This record gives sequence, C-alpha cells and structure tokens, in this order.
Amino acid sequence: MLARMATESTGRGEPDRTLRLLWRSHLGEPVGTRGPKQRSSVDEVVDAAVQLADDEGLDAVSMRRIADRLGLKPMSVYTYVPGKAELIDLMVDQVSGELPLPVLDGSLRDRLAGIARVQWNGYLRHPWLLSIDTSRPPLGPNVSDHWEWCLRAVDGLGLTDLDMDRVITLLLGFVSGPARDYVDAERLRVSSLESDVEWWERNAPLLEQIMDPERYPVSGRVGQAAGEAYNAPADPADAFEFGLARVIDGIVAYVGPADGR
Amino acid sequence: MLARMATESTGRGEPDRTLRLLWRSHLGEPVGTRGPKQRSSVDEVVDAAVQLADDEGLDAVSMRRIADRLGLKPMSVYTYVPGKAELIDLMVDQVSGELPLPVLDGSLRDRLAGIARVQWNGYLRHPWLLSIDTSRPPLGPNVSDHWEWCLRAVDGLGLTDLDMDRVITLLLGFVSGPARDYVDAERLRVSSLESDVEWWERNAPLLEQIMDPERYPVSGRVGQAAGEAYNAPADPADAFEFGLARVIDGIVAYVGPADGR
DNA sequence: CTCCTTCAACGTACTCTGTACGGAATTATT
DNA sequence: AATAATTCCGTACAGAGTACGTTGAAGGAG
Repeated sequence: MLARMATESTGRGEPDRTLRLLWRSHLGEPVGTRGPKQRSSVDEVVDAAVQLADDEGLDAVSMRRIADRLGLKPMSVYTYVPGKAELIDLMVDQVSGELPLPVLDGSLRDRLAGIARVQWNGYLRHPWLLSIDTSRPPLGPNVSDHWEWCLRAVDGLGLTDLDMDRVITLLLGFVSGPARDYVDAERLRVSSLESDVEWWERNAPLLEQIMDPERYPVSGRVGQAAGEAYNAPADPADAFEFGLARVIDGIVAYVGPADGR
Repeated sequence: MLARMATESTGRGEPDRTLRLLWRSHLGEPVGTRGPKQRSSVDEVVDAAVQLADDEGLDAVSMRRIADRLGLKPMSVYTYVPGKAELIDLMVDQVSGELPLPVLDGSLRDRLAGIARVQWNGYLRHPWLLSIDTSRPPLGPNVSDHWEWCLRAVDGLGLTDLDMDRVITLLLGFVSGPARDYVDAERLRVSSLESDVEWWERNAPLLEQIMDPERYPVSGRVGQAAGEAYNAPADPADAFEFGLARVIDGIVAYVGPADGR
C-alpha cells in the first residue's frame, strides 16, 4: 500500500519538526545539547533507509533493519527521526538531491524532454519513489531546487504563472506512468523464474477458452501485435518515448507559435 | 507500500488459479463438491474486501477484517482465495465491472475525453485503485471488457495496432496522476484537523527563513500565484482538465488530419 | 446403512511491522 | 556537586500475512 506522508506532525503550534529536519544542513546544529553524544546522525539514518529501499524495495525499510545497519537498537532510531512517515519525506528529498540539474538551453521541446528524462532516470535509480505518495512532496531543499529548475524551463514564454505550474505538473505526472510500468516489468523479469512466454504457454488453453474473439476482436488483434513486437505484453520504454512526444506536442501547441524565443 | 500483484501462482504447470477465479462466473461451479457446504462465497469475500477498501482504505483490508465481516475466522478466508495478492486482483476486476461503457460516438476528441472521464470517476469512487500496482492488470472479464471498449475508440483511424495500444496506454496513464493528487488532497482535507492555511501560518516564520527569494525566484512567484488561485498548493481537478486537453491535442495531432471520420 | 474420502473451518503459532512507555546512563549547565 | 536534559535501550502491544495440523461435516462407494 502507499506510504503515507508525514501529515500529522508532532507539535501543536510549534513549527513542523519535519521541516527543520529537511533543512537541517542549512539550519546548523542545535546548540547546547546536554545528554550523551549521538552515536549516529540523521544523515546516516536516511542513507541507510535509502540503501535498503534501493536494494530490497520500500517494504524492506523498517525501523528495525535501519537500526541493525547502524548498530543501534530499534527504538534509538526514533531519537533521530520522529517516525517512519517523516523518514520517508527525508528519503525523498535526499535522492532528489542526486538528480542532475543541467542548464537547460535549446528549444522548448528539448528542455521539456530533458526534464522528463531526468525524472525517468531518477525513477529507475530509485524505483521505490514510485511507491510513495508524492502528491504533496516534502518541502525540502533538494525537492525545492528541483522544482525551481523545472519551472525555469517554462519561464518567459508568456505563460501565466498558473499555466507554468500546470505544464510542469503534467509533464512530471506523465513520467511516473511508464516508469512504474518499467520497474514493475523489470522486477517481474528478475524475480520470476517464469518468463512471459512460459506463462502464456502454460495458460494458453484456459485463455483460449476464455478470450473468445467475438467478444474481444480489437483487443485480441492489438494484444497479438503488441506481443509479437515486444515479446511481452508491453514495452514501457517505448511507451515513455511515444507518450513524451505526444505530451510535448500538446504543450508546445498550447504555448503557441511563440515557441520560446 | 504498493501491493504486489499475484505474480507467483500456486501451481507448477497447472493453469493459474487466479485466472480461474477471475473468470469464475463464466466457468461455472465446480462439480462434485464433497465436504461441508461453504458458508460464504468468493463473491462475498471480494465484496467485503471492496467495501472495506472503499470505507477505510486499502490498509484496512486485512484477512482478519474480511473474515469478521463474513462471520468467519481469519484462516477460513483462505479457502476462498489463495492469498491477499490474488484477492486484490479480484477486487480490481470487480470494480472494473462498475465502470460504464457507453457507446462512444462523436469526435475523436470526445471519445478520448469520455474514456478519461470514466477512468477519473472510477478512481474517485475507489481511491484505493491508485494504491495498487496496475502495471499488469489482472486478465479478468471486466478489465478485458473495459480494455476492448477503450481500444474501439481508436480503431479505424489508420493507426497501427501498436499505436492504438500506445495511445490508450498514454491516456489512461495520464489520468492516474491528477486522480492520485485529487484523492490525496481529499483525504488530507477530511482527516487533518488543520487546513492548508493553518499549516502555512504556523510554519510561515520558518519557511520565510528557508525559502529565500534569491534561490527560488520562479517557484516562489508561481507558488504564490497557485496558492492565491486555489487556496491550496494545487488543484488536481484543474490539473486534470488542463492535462487532458494537452494530451488529447498531442494525440489528435499524431493521428493526423484524418481526424477519425 | 455404513464407511471412507474429501474439503471447509478453525485453533494455534510464528515472524514481522510501527511505536508507546519507562528506566538507565551520560553529558552540559547551574 | 547537584540538576536537568537527552540518548539509548528493554519491554510490550496491537496488528499484519499465513504455514500447519486438527476437527467435523457431507457426498460417493460398497
């Protein structure tokens, strides 16, 4: 199931602790720490969590396993991070910082495609990002930098501020679809002993009995064509390229003939 | 975290049990049942699960709670359904059967928009669909009917079979983005005691310290415009309408001047 | 009618999750 | 030196999915 964001914070009235954790490197260390030295750090906790998620998926990220990796006992992790929801916010902002933000020049088309490909690569590097509720992304420094970078690509085109927001939201939202399909297919290919072909052969008798051509004339035909072209029911990388071209066409048409300088 | 699909089936060599469960109404009752009568049914199990998911989200769907609703003990549920992953497949196909499949006439634009709106409404009715790995949807009767219905809307336009597949995949994939944002925002609005405005006011001092305008000139401006227009950081319904128009523009441009008879 | 096979239902148990709570140990401030 | 704060950890709880083995009911065979 989808992991929840850290919506309900600790405090009542005091600023969000998550926010302070997200911007921890800018806010400086808290002074006057009285108790024992911490034997680890927030960064180490987040790093361990990200590595776990990269290696074994988001399901593998548990407070106990993070503690193991750091040589701590489970409950000590809570001295670094208020809870798991907040930790996930920190993870998102952290890997957001890995995304390259090259200067975007060239045509509007190129700039939009560049943004989409950065996002695509990010999802491939950290597939667990797709298992996360990113509708309200954490307002951390890296996420914010990335957002600023995206918006600059559509600034000065004559779009209203609202339309700039809409365009980037559409573009980034689009990417997650094929990316999700891609990593799922990859997971399946690796984990399953059985290939798509074998599955199909095994279930062919039953499927033929079920999928009668009178009921499914079009999807039968299309499915067969896709199967022959991809040797699989779908090809997410292809879907990404196709969809990206269409989405960009739609955006460029909307921006109008003033194709961006 | 995302629920896994039922990828690893029970049998080795025998056809998928999930497949037989999905098509249970078409395959007829198994004959020669010897033991005690079942006191419930697969349909009742699936209905209970769907209702639970509708009422309290996918997290609330547990074998124990389903058993409770049916007056069974937890382990008895496993006599109807091999496991939770398979149950989720059954849930998806079941609610897929609720989607209206009206005859699609009118322009290509209208037909594509119609498909997208059906999908949109489906997500609003059953938000938990968005928490599910739908990359490889279950090959059940209702999902298959729906897929056939979608493809027919782009048949006979001169598109190759592969392109038909790509177009529908793009369109349906697009919808899930704003739909996810919409239901998340809705959930937040209901569950959280604190409104967006209150959150903002509470964190304003910290945010002002953090979000300096030199670093975020564009996103600062855009974010403010969005906030004033929506009274929220975003408006998913608006994003849906905007994105839908752009995506359809892109598709129609691709299909070419032969705008579909 | 009796017996045997078959299968639904269930009780128990195991591992795993997030985290509330309280105590012990350690450190900086008073 | 006393105090206050804070880290770390042990214990515990409620909940998850489901493996395993037993019990009892019902249909088919003799």
